[in-house]
Amino acid sequence: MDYSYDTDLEELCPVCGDKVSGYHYGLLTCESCKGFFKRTVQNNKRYTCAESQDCNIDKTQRKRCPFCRFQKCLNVGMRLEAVRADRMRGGRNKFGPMYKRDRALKQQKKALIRASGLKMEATPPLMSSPQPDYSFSTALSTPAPKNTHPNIGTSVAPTDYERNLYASSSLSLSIPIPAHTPLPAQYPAYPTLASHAIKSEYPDHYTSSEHYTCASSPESVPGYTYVDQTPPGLTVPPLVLEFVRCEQDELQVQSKISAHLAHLQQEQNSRSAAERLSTFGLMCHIADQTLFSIVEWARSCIFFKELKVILIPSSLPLSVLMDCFHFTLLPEQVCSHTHVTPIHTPDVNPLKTNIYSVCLDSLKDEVHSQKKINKNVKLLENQPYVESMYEQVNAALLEYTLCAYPQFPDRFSQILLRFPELRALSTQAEDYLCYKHLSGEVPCNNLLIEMLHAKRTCI
DNA sequence: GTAGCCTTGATG
DNA sequence: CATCAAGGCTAC
Repeated sequence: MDYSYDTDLEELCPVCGDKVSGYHYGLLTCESCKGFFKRTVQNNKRYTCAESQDCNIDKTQRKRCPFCRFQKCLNVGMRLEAVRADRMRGGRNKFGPMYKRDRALKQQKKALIRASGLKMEATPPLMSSPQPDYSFSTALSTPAPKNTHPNIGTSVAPTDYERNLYASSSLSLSIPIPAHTPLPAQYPAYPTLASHAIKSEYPDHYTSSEHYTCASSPESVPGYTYVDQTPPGLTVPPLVLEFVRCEQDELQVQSKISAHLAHLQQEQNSRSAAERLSTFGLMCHIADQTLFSIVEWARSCIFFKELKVILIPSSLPLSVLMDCFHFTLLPEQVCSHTHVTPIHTPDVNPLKTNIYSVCLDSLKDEVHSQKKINKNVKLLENQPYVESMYEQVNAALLEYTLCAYPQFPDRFSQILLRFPELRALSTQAEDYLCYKHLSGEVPCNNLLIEMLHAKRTCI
């Protein structure tokens, strides 16, 4: 492993790539983008782009196009509401706890990687290497072909705008809904969302709404305990490190969830009463974003990179898992609107369980689905690879749980035991979605439905 | 207008 | 009292 973890972890401004000077307006940015964002919002500046509104923003070119720079600021998750209307100096705002949490997560990630870096020099990782050799190190050294766009089995694709705005927003609905039981017809979605929203610190120049929705209201994060230091003697399997590396930046994900909800709210407000989407329709939009997010994640995941075709139908349980994860981070007001109970698992590190569960389950499903699909479609070339990867992920999880939780020797099996429940949950969600689709309640061009259709025709 | 440095003040 | 993320100042 010749990764330079230090350089990988060194924070760069998500807008221009310059050196980060601290948390500013919602996330880690450089001093110049902080100043630029502040000037723009405070002075209500309006820019125009001389090109096609997709200028590259980097350290050397950031001055060229303020329009695209500001757009990028918003897209990466900088918060308008963190700019103060009264220009009051000093003090703290509502984002303080969010920054603290993000710092803790980053520190934990760093500690994990650093500790394993030291260990790996001394002891080579334990890896199964079946024939042919699809072991992790091989996968790492083989760059994925550029055209590994997932085959989503549908022509539905997000617009560039949507893709840019919500590329990694990961919010969907993990609803323990009894099959074929419709939600209450007039469940109030947005009016109450707005009532829970935090008040902007700045008057709204950029949206028509008076409030901003803060999906990640920092005060209401369920209590986890963070492990700031890696337990002594912990050997982190390289696979786990790779998953940690490809995890999306949590703060940015949260910011995008917030932006996505605000966007939906704005759209909803601008609709006439007749055109207004039902709660379920809104949920479908949010769920679509989760799917796109999963696709993005899969494309960056070492295993899926090697697969020419990614079976998105297998992402349904994945979606449920990701939602479980994200709803543990979301404030209660969002959960209450989606009939989801936040999951409180203070003894479980969400980062690790998320990584493991998602990877394992999706790979397991991949094996399962491919076995079925291979009856009809010739995808045999991937089969040994997928099975090998599945075994490796399993082995890594086992190794990790034994080292990280020696006091809970059955942790591995406990995690595996969760899968049937999750699968059952996703099946219920599928059935419910079908039912809603048949009763004409799913919005047009919904990716979830396209996916379900693809799944049911090929299996 | 930009961006580096300075001042401020709530928070723990 | 230290921290640090707000806004302010100012040379360029």
